[in-house]
Amino acid sequence: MAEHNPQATGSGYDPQAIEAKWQKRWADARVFESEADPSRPKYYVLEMLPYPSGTLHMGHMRNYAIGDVVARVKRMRGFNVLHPMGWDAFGLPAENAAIKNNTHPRTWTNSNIAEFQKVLRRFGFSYDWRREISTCEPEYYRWNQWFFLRMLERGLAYRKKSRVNWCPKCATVLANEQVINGYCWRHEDTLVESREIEQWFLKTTAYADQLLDDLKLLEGGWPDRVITMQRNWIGKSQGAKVKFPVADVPGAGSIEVFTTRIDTIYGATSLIVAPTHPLLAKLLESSPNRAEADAKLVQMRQSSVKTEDLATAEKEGFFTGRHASNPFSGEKIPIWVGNFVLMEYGTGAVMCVPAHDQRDFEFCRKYGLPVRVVVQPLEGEPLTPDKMIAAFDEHQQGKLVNSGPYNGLSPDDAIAKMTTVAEQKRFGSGEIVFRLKDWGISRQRYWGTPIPVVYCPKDGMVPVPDKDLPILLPPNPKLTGMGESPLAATPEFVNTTCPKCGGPARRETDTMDTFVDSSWYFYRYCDPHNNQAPYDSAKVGYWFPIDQYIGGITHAILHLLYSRFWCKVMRDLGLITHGEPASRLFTQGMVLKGGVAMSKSRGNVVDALEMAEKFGADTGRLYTLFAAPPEKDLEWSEESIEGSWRFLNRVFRLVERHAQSVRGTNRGNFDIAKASEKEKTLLRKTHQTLRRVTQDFESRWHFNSAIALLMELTNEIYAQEPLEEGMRPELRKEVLELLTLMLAPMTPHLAEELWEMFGHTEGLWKTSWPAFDSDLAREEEVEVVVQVNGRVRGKLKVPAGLAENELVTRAMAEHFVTQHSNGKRVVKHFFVPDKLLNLVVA
RNA sequence: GCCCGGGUGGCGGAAUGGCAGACGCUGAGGACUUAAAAUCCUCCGGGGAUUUUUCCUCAUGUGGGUUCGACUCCCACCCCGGGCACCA
Repeated sequence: MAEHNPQATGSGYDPQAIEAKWQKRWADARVFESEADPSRPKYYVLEMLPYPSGTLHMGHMRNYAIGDVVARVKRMRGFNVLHPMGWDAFGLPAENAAIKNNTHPRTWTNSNIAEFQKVLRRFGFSYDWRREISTCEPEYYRWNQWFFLRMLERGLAYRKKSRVNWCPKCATVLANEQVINGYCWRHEDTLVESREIEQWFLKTTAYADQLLDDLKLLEGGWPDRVITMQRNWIGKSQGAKVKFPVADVPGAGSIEVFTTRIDTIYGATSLIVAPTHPLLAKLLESSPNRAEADAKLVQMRQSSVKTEDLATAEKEGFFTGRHASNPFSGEKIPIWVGNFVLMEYGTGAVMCVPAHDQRDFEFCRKYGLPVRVVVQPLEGEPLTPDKMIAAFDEHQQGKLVNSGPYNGLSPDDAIAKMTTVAEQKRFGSGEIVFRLKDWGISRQRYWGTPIPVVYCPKDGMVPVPDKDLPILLPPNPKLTGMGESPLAATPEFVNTTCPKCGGPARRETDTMDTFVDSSWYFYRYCDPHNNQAPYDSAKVGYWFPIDQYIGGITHAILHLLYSRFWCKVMRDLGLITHGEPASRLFTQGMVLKGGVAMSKSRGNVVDALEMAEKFGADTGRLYTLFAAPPEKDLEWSEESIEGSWRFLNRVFRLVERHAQSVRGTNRGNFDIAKASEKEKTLLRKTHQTLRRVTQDFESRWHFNSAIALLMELTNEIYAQEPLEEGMRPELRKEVLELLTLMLAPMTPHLAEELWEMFGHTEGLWKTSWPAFDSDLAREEEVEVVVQVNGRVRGKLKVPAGLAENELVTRAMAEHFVTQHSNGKRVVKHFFVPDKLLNLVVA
């Protein structure tokens, strides 16, 4: 089809007119506005708020179409539904666009918001627009500042000099979660550098245990893979920290290692520290290997910047010339530097047990260090130093050898006993180590929330008092995109007075990571215009937790971890009582074109507004729901969308043809006993469809198969045309109205229009989801599949509910059975009522 | 390397241990039309037999297994996608 022309379908279906008409009516009747009402059951359904950039494409649209189906179904089922929308409006693209076009980030952002809003309204999504929020507005970000101050009071926000991830293109710091394989999450081609800067952190690690433990509460409600990803990210390891005194440098103290296998400590044949270990300078001072060591260190530190191939990199190391003593055995073992030991994890030093760890083994083999077996399996061949072991998972079945007083113990017993001994003798302790690190939130950019502290020469760092919030962004910043925060170059912002002493002071010039904005935005929807508090706890108490959260898998860690953290902090502040923000999470698939996700930079976006103009919003919605199950990726096809368009036209023509003749009758007012064959056929099909569509909407979210069922029903109605012959108007109405109601959550505008055509003066939005009638859905005659030895050999039309033995008798008389049983006897049979009979012959 | 997903016609996909390929797209043929569009009808996994009609057979990544019966459950392997990754 070269050029699409809606008028050419020969039907009166005009989506542009219909959709505008109903959008206005919904708005006038305030259909989607809802208020907290404890007398009614609530349902909070939410799609992740978009970053308003570029065009709103069909990828966005699919996300919102899914949420809108859920919102509309729940409304039809009597829930008080909260379904809001807003804008994740701070962020770098706005600032970069402003620099490029010499405008203000606000200008760019607000015009994008206006565009996005126009498109979302064009699609008729059932949002309560009164609750719209934009995170770049002071009414919103003042509460980011407020929360920050509360965290500061509790020691959950702190400042420290630290080595950070720095993206040269963003010209700012990135959180660990924003570094993907050593590259910036926004610039896939840009390696992240390492810099040392004073930074603000939020203490996510204070909640590491809760963030991990509470994942259990989400099981069943959140996708397993998201839970797994978070669990891995938090990365809890139970083990012990053990101090190895440095033997040959007086005053050097000891080196602490972290291990999960303290039971193998007698097998440690060396101690390996990270190239950036703080004690290294002291060890190498006056070391015989000094010059050689320094050269290697420089080399090692340089190459360790490239984290992307760390995992596959060759193990490198060198001997420091120093030794440490094993606190259990007193044995002197050499101290090495190894490139595979990470300063960021554990203590930055490991004991090297080559017999029971793959990495240690590789390292020792390369450098000729000895291998000593200290755990032997209970059964089978004993291990020898020549044989690679690393039998980590089997340590439960082993017993200790070469381990002094601990010989013969099981590894588990040894871990318990040795940890106790280490604690008693004060050279070690049982420890839990997390991979999760604190959340670095400082960003050296303009378009974000100013961090509300000032620095006073006299009083040091002073928090801004609540009454002075919000700290507003200066209206006319100098944006360069380079170096220091633009706020630092804005004197009217920087120069202030100390809240404590009144003397001159400087403001903090960093802004907050935009993930702060999205960490609690869904609470603000409950009470979006509150200027006394972030929100009213009673309102949040009614709506929360979110019943259904919907968004992309890309946020499995970043946003979804931060917002879980924020929720727990707010609970500890006494603002809320729940511990998890969303009880159910759905991660929808992406919309692809040419096999890759739509994005402006790739130039493969399908503009949602263009689709609406071409086919109408309802066709666009229907297609994204029909083309694939919602959790799977969907390859966009311009050809396939025509099928959805054709289907809606078929439905429209059908109702157009019959609406007039069924007006004035009441659906449901009929006597099925007196029904004709045609009536029974269609009523049965309709109620069977209703039963399955209801299931698909309620539990399985198989919108694609629900639509297929509605297509089948429509095809069946067409097959029974002309309906007027042998079908009473009230039954025609029943069939057509149920079809309309089932379509309503997905193609709401068309459904309203059809509803009106039936003669209803009240909007469909006031109608409940229909209940299916199991009596009507029941078949009178069924087709039973007959198998012989598990192979289909024929079918029998029999009355529904026919008794098992009767069916067997009938089947055995059939030619197709005798032919395939070859005179053998039926020794057994299996029967599924009204469905299947399997005769086993032998 | 480890952990999740997934693999079904030309394509998107359906089938919650019971007829594999629903529904849609594409394609082919036909009806209507001066013509086109739209609409409507028929056909559309492979092989074979019968060439009206129907029947047989193979087929859901590969190989095994459980079962009366497996796309579905179990084991092993291959491939694709995603996540994590010298995490001590």
